[in-house]
Amino acid sequence: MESEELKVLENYITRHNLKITHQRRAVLNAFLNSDKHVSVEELYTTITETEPKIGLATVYRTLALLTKSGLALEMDFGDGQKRYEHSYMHAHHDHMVCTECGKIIEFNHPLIEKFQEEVARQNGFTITSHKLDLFGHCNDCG
Amino acid sequence: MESEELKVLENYITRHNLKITHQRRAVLNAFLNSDKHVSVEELYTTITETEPKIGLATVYRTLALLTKSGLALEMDFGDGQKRYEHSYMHAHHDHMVCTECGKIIEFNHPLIEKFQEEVARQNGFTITSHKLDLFGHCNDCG
DNA sequence: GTTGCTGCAAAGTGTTTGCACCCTG
DNA sequence: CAGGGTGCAAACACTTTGCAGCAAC
Repeated sequence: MESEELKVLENYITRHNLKITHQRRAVLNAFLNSDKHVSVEELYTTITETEPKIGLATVYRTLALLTKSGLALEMDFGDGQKRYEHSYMHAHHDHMVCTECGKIIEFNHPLIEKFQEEVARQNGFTITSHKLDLFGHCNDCG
Repeated sequence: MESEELKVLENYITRHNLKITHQRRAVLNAFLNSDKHVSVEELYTTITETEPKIGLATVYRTLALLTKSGLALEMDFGDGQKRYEHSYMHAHHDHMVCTECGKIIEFNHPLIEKFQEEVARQNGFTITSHKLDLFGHCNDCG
């Protein structure tokens, strides 16, 4: 069975005269089955279990491709590495990052977004994107 | 005349059995006279004008020291390098980053902070810090 | 004169790129 | 069978670290 996401990727690929390869499918699958907010290294480790010969560079290159095709979103939580989250059919949201266990809770608060717009307007600023991360402790970490 | 900030640094330094050096004063001064949100490279370039022999590593080490002593705050706007902003006697604020010209506007919206607390509480999450960046275009860049 | 500090160069990260060979379409 | 894709290793950009000599206390 072909996933929606694979169709999106295939569509992007054919539109750009690129090719679907074994490795690209493997990265896509690993990405779709991963937790949200995977790092490249985590993904690479997972993929090598089924695709031992794959190169790290291919994983980087494919993640860039997934980002361009609209399936993934590049994230930076300030921990020195890129993380990717699913973006196909996922609405924008912000993050609470537990600094103890690393858990990430997603949230969206319409009023926060509204006041962002307001304060931007007051400063003659036009928002194209934003990023709100709360750091602290989750339920389990007290 | 001795600045408030130099006293803060001296206080930290003597409490930790460290030493005040020529280079540390130079970095502190350059930092205090810099725009907010300076990168290490920018600071290094400025400092070499008056202190040509200083090493980049010393600038890194001194900025770490300023951060520990409470004078500087490490920032990451996702552009691949650390930036530092003044933190002594400066209240918390968030940032609007112009993706055209790089200008950074600081702001604070009490209601945004309030709703952050609210949504955190709803998720059993305790906030220790947060980071809100708006990306877009400033007045001058349309 | 101790002990911490510096400059330098080397090592470390995470990521990107050049290239010869390989595989998809 | 043409052109893009891959693995590998080297190159990168930024940051950190090891060390012998130097300077602050």
